[in-house]
Amino acid sequence: MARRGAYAKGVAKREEILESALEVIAREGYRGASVKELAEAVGLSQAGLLHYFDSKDELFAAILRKRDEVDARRFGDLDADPSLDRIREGFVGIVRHNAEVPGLVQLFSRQAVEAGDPEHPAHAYFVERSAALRATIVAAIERRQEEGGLTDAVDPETLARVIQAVADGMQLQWLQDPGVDMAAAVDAVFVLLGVEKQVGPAGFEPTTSTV
Amino acid sequence: MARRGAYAKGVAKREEILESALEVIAREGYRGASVKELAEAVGLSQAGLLHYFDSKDELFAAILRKRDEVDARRFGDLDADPSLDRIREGFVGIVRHNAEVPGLVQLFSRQAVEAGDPEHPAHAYFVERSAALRATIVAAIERRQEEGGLTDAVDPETLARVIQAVADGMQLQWLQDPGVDMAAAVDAVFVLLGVEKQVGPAGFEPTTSTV
DNA sequence: GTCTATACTCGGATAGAC
DNA sequence: GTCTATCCGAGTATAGAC
Repeated sequence: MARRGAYAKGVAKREEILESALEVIAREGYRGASVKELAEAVGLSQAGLLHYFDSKDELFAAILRKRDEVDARRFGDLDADPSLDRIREGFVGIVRHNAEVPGLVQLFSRQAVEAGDPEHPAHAYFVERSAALRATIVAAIERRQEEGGLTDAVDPETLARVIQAVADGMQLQWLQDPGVDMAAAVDAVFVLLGVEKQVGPAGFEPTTSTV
Repeated sequence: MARRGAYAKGVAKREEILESALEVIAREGYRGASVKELAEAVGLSQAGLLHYFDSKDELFAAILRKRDEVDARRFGDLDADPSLDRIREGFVGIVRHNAEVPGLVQLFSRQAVEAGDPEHPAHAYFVERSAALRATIVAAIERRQEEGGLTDAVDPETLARVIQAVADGMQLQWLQDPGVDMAAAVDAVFVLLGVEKQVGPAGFEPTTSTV
């Protein structure tokens, strides 16, 4: 990386745009979030911003990737310790945090629907993200099953999909009624799985409760 | 109902429009489904169609209600026998059927996101539908819990939300990859709950099948 | 009551000047 | 690299024919 000056500047500007967009959407909600609005937030015209991204959809796909990058920094990488306890912690933590940024939840869900078309610029993002997450969960489930602490009535792959589905599905419910506790529902799945709260090596506090 | 001729005709036209729209979307996918396209499918101009609905969003909300009506006729009303077994049957059946009508799944999911705004014409639809479905599931869960056949580690309300979330969340996964088995994942939740497949008193056949 | 035609708005895309 | 100008498609609103 870090090539010529002009190129590096372009990359930096891109990052600046993405960070600004993330902030605007998180703060003011997705509400129409037009390219024009996002452009003005960084002091550019609509056409000026689109100089850095091929289209509106490309822009939003990049925003989602950026968000994952930021979240990973904030919540740590789940792959580090692929135990179900760790995944439970991570999942519930992220979900709880999402309740603070409605605009991003809306953006994510909306794009998830639109990106169903394989031609959509964000399609690869969702497929890859989903597969990576699922692989992590599957690994943790298999480990736990070997230890004998988890039912094998359902295969790990399906179980992982169920966990992902609950997280995504609760977002839809929450968009309708921000009063519902997404985190509690996600946590409940782990309770059903018999993943008991354990004081891990690091001594986690209870993540659920409240509300 | 059935007032004056002219009025009745308007109602009939509405129904005709909705049935046509449902068919077009189920068959050709949601893909942009503009008011214009739907209008032409019933031999109307765009403005002609919007004479029967206040706006595009009102139209789509009506389409979703119509769809529920059709599904209820086809799969029976879940409230009739509010047992978990029955709910399992009904849920899995509908989900399996949904895999045949991608356009409707896309329409539903998309509207679910957009209707987060309380001002959105479909907001009430989603809130009411969700609450009604949840009430049915909660009743069945409570009944089963009293019979002692179900964990009470998670409260019924949350459990019901989890079941709904899995169904909705699996749709999002399926939109990305139509190869995934939505029905299997939904069914898995009931397996986790220990709801064994039983031949109910009435001896239900799999409502699913045929597809 | 029901429709056609038309016109207005807005967001996104694109060409070309600087 | 960034702008202005322009175009296009979709949704909405309305005038008025039938």
